[in-house]
Amino acid sequence: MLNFDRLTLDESGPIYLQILRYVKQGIAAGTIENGEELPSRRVVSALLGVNPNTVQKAYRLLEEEGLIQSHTGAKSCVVADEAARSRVRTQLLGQDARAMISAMKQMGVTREEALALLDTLWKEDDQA
Amino acid sequence: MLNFDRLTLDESGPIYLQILRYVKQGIAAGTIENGEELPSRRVVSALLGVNPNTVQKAYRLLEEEGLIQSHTGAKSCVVADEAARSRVRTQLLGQDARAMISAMKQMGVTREEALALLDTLWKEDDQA
DNA sequence: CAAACCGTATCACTCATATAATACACTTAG
DNA sequence: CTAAGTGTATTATATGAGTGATACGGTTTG
Repeated sequence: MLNFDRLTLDESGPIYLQILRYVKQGIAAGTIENGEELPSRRVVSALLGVNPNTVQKAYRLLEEEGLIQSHTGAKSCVVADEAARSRVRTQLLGQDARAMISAMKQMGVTREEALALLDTLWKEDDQA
Repeated sequence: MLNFDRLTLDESGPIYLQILRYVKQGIAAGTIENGEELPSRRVVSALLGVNPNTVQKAYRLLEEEGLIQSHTGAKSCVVADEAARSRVRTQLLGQDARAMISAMKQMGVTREEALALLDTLWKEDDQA
């Protein structure tokens, strides 16, 4: 069953989007098996200390993207085949990277500086 | 006088934060001179098609960070010395980069893959 | 079967964001 | 000097995000 222990909420944006992103990252990373069950809305809401409606909103969006399936009364489960997995991975990777590239270019950062900065911060993060 | 022509609003977050970031990026890039005047709240609001109060909120936050100065009746102006410029630059660069690194690591991306991806997307962006 | 759990839905409330319409005092330009 | 422009402030309204409480029907499990 999918695990939410590694999800820590912050103030970067709506909670339901953070939950949505967490599940997507799990799918993209391959740590979530196809057909794997998700913990119920109530369980997740209690674990994260948020309202069940907020979790429901994230789950509903996941279902609208075709990444999970829900049946009234039974637990929801993931339905992410290899194509969906690849699609989500590309979507998430490009999303952040393009935002960062846009910001860097606007600040006059060169490609070489950007690569060096990413390399430095990546290694710093490894040690932390 | 500071120019807002290159600021295009999107749905990524609050408008006042997008204005705040635009000015900060200008300061970090060095395209904004020390002592340079800012267009009035009313002018910017008309240009962007938003409410004057929204622009005022961004300007107020900039003043609280010590990046601009305002005097009743006269235009506000930038007061960003080299130290402030460096501080803002580091703040903005680290902000986006660390978010991307965190997301990538959670998806099982290696440092080499990350550097290659950034290099590829950067060049793609150059052509677009 | 029956209790517990689950997905789903609704209503009311708070808070932040953004808009709209003014108003007042000060500075600057004609 | 006068008028236009500016910073600042207030009040009201609308919307989305999030919470809280509750309810109903279907599924799972003991």
